[in-house]
Amino acid sequence: MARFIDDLQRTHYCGELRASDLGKEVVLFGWVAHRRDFGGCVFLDLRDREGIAQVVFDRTYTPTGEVSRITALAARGEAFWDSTVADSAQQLAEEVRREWVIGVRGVVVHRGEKNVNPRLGTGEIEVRVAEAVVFNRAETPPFSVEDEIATDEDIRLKYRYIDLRRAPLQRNLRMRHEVNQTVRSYLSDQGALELETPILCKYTPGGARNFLVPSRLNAGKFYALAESPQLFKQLFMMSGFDKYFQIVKCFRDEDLRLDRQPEFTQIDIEMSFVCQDDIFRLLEGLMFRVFEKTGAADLKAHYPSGEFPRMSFAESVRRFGNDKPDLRFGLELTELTELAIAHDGGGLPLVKAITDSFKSGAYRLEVPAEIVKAFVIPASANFSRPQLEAFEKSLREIKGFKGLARAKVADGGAWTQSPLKTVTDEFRLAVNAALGVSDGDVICFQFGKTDVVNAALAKLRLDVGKKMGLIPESGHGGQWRLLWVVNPPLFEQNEDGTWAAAHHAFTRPVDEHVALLDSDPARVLCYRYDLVLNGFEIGGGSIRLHDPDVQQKVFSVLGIHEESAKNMFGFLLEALRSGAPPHGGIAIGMDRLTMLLSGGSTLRDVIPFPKTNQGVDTMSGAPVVVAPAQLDELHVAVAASADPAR
RNA sequence: GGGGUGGUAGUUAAGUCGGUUAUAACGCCGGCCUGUCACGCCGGAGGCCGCGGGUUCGAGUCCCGUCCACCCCGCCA
Repeated sequence: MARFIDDLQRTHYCGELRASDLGKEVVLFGWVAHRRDFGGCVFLDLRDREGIAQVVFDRTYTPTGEVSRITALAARGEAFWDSTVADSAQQLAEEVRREWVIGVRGVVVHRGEKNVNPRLGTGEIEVRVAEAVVFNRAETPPFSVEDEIATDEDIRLKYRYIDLRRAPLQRNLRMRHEVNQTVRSYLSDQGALELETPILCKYTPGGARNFLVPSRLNAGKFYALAESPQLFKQLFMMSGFDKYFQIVKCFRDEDLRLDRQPEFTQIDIEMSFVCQDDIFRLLEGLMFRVFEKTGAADLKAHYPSGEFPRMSFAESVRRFGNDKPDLRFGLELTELTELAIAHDGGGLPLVKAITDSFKSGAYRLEVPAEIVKAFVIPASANFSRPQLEAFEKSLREIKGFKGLARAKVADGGAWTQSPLKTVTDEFRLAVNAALGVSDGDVICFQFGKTDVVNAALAKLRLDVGKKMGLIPESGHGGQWRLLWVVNPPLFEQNEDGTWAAAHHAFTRPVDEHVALLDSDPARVLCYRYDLVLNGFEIGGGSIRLHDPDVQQKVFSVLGIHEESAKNMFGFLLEALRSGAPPHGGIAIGMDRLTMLLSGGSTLRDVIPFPKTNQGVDTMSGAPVVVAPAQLDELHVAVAASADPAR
């Protein structure tokens, strides 16, 4: 039987030792974080998940009266100090290297006032080692296990088990645990049942691309990995479970981003006999609890009523250019389309082309195809011309972006440094008044396709806000702004004029708009809502259709005929006719929420084993080529030849 | 599918106009050191300059292709 672990069990985590433990005999296990060798005396920083403790191997050390007072030793009738054992420990200290895994037995002593390290929780004490063992002589790691490292992400991912030893990632994953635990206990307390849904599902066209899994038992057929439990959670409602939740993996085979992984985790919720407000109340309670338990912030200070503000989708797009406004700062956009129409283009040919289309009836103000909009960079920002041009340059990544017309407001309201030479004085003054600008402000105009104009100005607003220091480049900066964005349009129009569901085909139109389904689908809004935190969408959901007749109307707008509807969603449609309660729900992006709470800016830092931009696990090498025999068994033939060297 | 940035020692980077033996810091190895905590000091090893082709007397450097990583657009609620 081994001396350590079998006989000597861990008494403390390294990081939890304090001055109150002075005089205790302790057994610590951990990784060697640093080694400082002074010849006769070696200091090791021993690290485990709770932190770091300094352990000392001292050639000349012999136990004193302090040690003899340790009652535990007397009780075991065992000597604390054996000089042979201590010699072998000293030997170990000379050999030991970073990231070796060792165990030590020793006594907690005070470091002496001069040697206290205030930066460590354990900085007052150290452990005098009487006995030690090596569990694993680690190879030199490819990068240092330190809080801040400059190492490229692909190397960190390849050695993820080492990367995860770093304190920031340990903290993040611990926070993730805390989020999970809090969600479970809160939702369970609220009467929701944690129920599971299949991962292997039926492929459904539309929405995200599915990962496919060949079926061995059913030659030539495939499962799809669930992109979300959407349909199943609605079925739970039809089965009468009333309130459901699940912390669930979802899979989407789309291109990846900083904030997108092919598999990710949702906090999935669905409830029966509820309206939008019921969902909001539950989620607001959940967020208050999660923020409290993770120590992120006291939301009561921001939202004493317990409610988050609400804003219509239309208002959000008008004021901020998108449906996920960052409310930590102002600098709102100003819609100028109607003003431009009143001024018949204001002498600007590009604007006149747009206003003419409104006058001829080709465009409608309720759902404008093109708009005129402006954003003001305040004079106080005092950006140089190269800086202003840098903003414009970074907008070029927006597809369809044509350019940014700037005008600097001079004394008396004149526009200088501007390409808009032909503007009429009346329009110029009217714009100045609408924007409330004064000397030195820079007006940034966008005219053209609504989506492009909004995307460009939304990005410009964020870029300027960051450059002005109103918000940090990344992270929360201690500010938390939550918001419900509600009632977006139910449909989007495709290039060819046909209609697509903006969210999914089972979202309920707002009651007053049901009549518009036949006549004017563009204006139909729906009971959909997004929860926005500091400019990130952290969750979204909707009240679902439970009336088969309205469902049928929605399908007909979408051009989905009975036959294909049956094909795609047959079981759900049948279930809807089998006794469907009014119901709705929401899904929270668990990874993204944890990322924001932790102050991070990449999803990869809150996911234990993430994949690269190409969806590759550089550690295991997945995905890989498989043997022909395996493919045969699955009744699959591969057309592409993968490069085996990759 | 498209655009951008990058790839040089274990890691992070420098490398001029194409020219001698490719630099530095950290890490690593050896030595010294009893109060350090990013210990310090002395010495040393370490390179397919992503890969393939081309131009050239000569390529880390120029050209073409390709692979990988990151960021973005499309896509993805």
